[in-house]
Amino acid sequence: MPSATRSRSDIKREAIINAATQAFQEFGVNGTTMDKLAELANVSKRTVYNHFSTKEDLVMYLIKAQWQNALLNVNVVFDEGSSLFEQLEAMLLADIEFMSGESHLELARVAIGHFFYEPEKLKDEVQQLKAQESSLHKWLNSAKESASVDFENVQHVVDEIESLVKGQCFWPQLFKIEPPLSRAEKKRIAGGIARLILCRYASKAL
Amino acid sequence: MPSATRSRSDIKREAIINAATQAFQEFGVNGTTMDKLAELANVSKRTVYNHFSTKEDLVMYLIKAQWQNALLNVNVVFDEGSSLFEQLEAMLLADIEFMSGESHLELARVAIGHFFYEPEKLKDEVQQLKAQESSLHKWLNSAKESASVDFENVQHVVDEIESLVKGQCFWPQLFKIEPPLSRAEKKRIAGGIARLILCRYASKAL
DNA sequence: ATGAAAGTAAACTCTTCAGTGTATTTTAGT
DNA sequence: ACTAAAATACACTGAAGAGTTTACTTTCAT
Repeated sequence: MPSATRSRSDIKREAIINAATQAFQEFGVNGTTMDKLAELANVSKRTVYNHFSTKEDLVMYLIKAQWQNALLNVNVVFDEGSSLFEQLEAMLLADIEFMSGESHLELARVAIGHFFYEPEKLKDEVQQLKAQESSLHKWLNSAKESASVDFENVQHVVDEIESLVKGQCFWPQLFKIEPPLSRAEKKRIAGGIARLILCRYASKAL
Repeated sequence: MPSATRSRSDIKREAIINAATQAFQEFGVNGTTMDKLAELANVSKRTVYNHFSTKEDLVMYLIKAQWQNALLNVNVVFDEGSSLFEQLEAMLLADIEFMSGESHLELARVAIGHFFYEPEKLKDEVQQLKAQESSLHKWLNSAKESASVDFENVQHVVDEIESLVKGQCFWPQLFKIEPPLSRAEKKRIAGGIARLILCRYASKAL
């Protein structure tokens, strides 16, 4: 980022975006007035409107921008060499790291808060997150082809795994019902899920 | 319900409650004005305010009332006689039936929509749902005592089970991302979870 | 140094909505 | 029929908040 080329306009814009990101997370979109936002950004209200012509524009911009940021993602491949357990555990840990990361949680909060009563739009946005799942998909299929695991329907296994991850690392944190996870808890959960899944689906006992 | 003893006032009150329940689910609390609500209930706005002195009162009344209704609940006990799998599957099915029931989903939608940016209050409300989990708790502990299953930490097992249930039978339906579950799907999911859990924790193979 | 692009302050419009006041009518028990 | 409780219609208040207007100032590239 060539900070030398950042005009005053760019600086103001960034201040708006930062303030909006924080405020929307903390108070929600409806709980953040444009006046408050301008004040938080140390910018005049008019300037906010010069950059984003409506509040809705600003909200959508933030959501899209954060998706982009979130979707630079891992793509693991099945490796006959190393142990099933280690591979699965590592993938799960990466998934957990992503799902329970503050930036992902914040994004999810804004998106869910904004789309809660517009399930159609929410549905569209959620499709984009499925990228994460497809790498699990591929790995499970490869593992099945090499006869390391066995199951009838990949999608069901993926659903089970994603439920286990989200139920312990996403939903409770999203609603701030549980505190952020420590590194150790994440590892315990990843290991627990890997064992659970492999006990059930691995061809040979662990 | 002795309909003979229902005064006009009671009828109006009920109409308000029904309309509010529906409208809050469909449009959210913020998306439902008191004028709209009065119209939907075929009642004057003033009458709404005669029964509930503020909008907040009405919202809280509905949420509490629905909790009451939801909490008439099963309490299974561990039975050395019948098979572990059958017992667990039956409990899970009951849990799923409850979690994915329309009335529970609707309640959850209103509560989450209302408390989304007030995590403290949400936390309090959510405690009440834990009653459901404690029967699982008890069952697992009894099963452990009789040496049928083994695990280190009950809470972790309960978390895993609840994640599996909610991830497949609650969250997707809550956000209307997935359609309601058929009876057959519920059974498949209950069976799937029971197998997964017992493969991992049962002392003897299934 | 100058002028165009951007920012600023503050008052203003317009709409929405929670909640009230009031005068009138409906209902049901006696 | 009489009365009291409840419902109604509807006009009103007051607050909040999105977006605009205007007159003025700052910044910075040439």
